[in-house]
Amino acid sequence: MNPTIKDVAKKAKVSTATVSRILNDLPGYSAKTKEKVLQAIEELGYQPNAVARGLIMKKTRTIGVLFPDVSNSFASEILNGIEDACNEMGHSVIVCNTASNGIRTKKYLQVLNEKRVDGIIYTSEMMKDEYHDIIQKMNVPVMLLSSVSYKHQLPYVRVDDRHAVYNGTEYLIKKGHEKIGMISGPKTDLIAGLPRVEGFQSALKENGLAHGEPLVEYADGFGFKDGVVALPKLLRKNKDLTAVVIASDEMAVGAISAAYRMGVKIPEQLSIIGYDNLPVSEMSIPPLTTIEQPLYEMGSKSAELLLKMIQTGEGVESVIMRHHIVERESVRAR
Amino acid sequence: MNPTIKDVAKKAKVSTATVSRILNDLPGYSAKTKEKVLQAIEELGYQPNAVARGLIMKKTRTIGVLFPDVSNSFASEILNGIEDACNEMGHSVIVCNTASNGIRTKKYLQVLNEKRVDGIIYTSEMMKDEYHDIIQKMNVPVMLLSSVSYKHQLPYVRVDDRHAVYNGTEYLIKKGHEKIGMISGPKTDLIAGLPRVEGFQSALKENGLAHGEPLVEYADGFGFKDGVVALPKLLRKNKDLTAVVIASDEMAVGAISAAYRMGVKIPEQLSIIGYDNLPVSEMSIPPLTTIEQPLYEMGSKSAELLLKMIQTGEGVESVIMRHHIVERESVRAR
DNA sequence: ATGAAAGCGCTAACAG
DNA sequence: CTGTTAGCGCTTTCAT
Repeated sequence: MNPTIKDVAKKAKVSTATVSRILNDLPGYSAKTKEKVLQAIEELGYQPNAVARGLIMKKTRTIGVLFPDVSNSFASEILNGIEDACNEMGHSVIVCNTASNGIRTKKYLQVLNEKRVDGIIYTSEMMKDEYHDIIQKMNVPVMLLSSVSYKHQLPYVRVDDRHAVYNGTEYLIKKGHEKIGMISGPKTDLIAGLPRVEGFQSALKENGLAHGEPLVEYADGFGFKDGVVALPKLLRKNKDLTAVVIASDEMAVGAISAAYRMGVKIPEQLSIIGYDNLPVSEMSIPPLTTIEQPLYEMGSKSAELLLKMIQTGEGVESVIMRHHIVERESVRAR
Repeated sequence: MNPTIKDVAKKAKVSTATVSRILNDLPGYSAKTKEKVLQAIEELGYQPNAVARGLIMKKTRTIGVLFPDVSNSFASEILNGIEDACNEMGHSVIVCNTASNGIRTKKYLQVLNEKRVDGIIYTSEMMKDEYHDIIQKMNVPVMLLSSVSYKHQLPYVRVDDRHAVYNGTEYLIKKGHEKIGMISGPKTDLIAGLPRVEGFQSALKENGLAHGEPLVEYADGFGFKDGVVALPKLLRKNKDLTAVVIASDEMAVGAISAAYRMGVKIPEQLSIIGYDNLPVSEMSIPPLTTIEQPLYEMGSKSAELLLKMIQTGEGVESVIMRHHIVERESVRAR
């Protein structure tokens, strides 16, 4: 059995109130009582019970983080950033894998409420009304990470996807490419889907290049397989492409694989630029030029802001993180 | 403010005890009181306070999981498995990134104790005496995952690394290779280092092949970079290798990259077999043949066992998970 | 500077 | 079947 504050009090021959004061360094005790108490704590190996503390303080120093899928590099880079920031501020993080499943998400939200977490970070997916309602009732701060909510104005941390892809496309154009295609995620994805396509199209348009619908191929997801499947389709519709913008690194690596099998040389015959800058982009052959999202920083930043809201009780401003292009070897000038 | 059990009791005109009984479906109330109470709960949107419950029950339905690094595929596959199993059993998981740092690890252990988690999963690293002492005092069950502890007999889940590499090497031999090298992790790693080298060497020995020390190159870690550095070194020491066993997929992918730059064709000139079966092994060119560790299952299994210990209060047997070889395209018969 | 006591929200005897 | 009551371990007035 863990010793309690009472045990410490008894051993030090003081009241529990005094022990509590010392523990939380509040004023109100002499140097020698402090000495005695510290001694008792030491001898008993006493560690305060955070559960009891949480009950009375109504703060658990714990936050919940929701991911649609914890087992991918994207999520784990973010989690790493969140974890580090929270750790630094003395908070713990409960991870929740929603599997993009509505009922599982709602169940998690309920659990997080029952456990009385101090705040929530909601990542990657659309904030639906029903989730928002639940969180509203929980009355704890929320941060959106790479996520949006149209009806409700929740603070978020993300990059400007539209702008990022605009820049990526522009980069290709500056390298002399004029026939550029794109592999996008699902059309229905309002975060990582549509905005990126818009960025792509407006870059083409503003540079006086072809930008018709056939230039973009919509995949079913953002994974490796999706890229493998999408590249041949895109190339079939557009025989003369010299470069492709791809909405995720995993898809880009898939596209490289597909190209390899088709005997299309990257970057000699086709240039590719990815999106995210995941570890895998460094590992591919050739190493992938990509549009970086600073995932670790996005994680730590959103945790920082969440903790700030928790501590001050006030709202915070959303932040758009800087993206930038990481030049490796999958793009060639022509 | 969240409503409490008292609010529910008042609204339903019963005592809190009755509400509690209904909440925990213990016997002792009529159908109509249940009706009334459920109604009140519904109307108030009442959700029990798990903190208060935890205080009295001395169970938080929360476990802690320690990783040396949460941001790699290895950890995230495992985490995924743990999370799913815990979720299924109504438990939450707090992730802890120890960064292989002793003082951070100890601090985490302290936090987990203060938060009164019900159990701990300790992954990937050696269980040091000092950690063991702390956990001992916490008096909660622990599972080791891909980790060992020699002095202390803690239950673990892992694959038999020695055996797995033995089989992987044997696989190469059966494919006709006779000059086989290995890239290992650090010599000092008692989990993923030494045992794998032993498996490698004994397979060679038992098949009457050369198995001298120069055949193994020890890298500084298990990452991509370590692989790109190690392959050239290994090849310099052993000019006539036709195959290499590599102690992690990330290193193997690094080795493939290095080979590509050196103009060594995989698998035409050199066969490579990796270890882990991470997602990246499917993405490499050529796709990597590798020794699979069932990471997701290892995660869910260890969570299952931990929860069993928590529920029964008794120990469990350790389990060795089945490894197997995933054949892709980085090995060729000769 | 210190202690007594109330109470956070809940469960579990114990009584009826 | 239902209510009363005593805590779980802690913080925090309010006295002294």
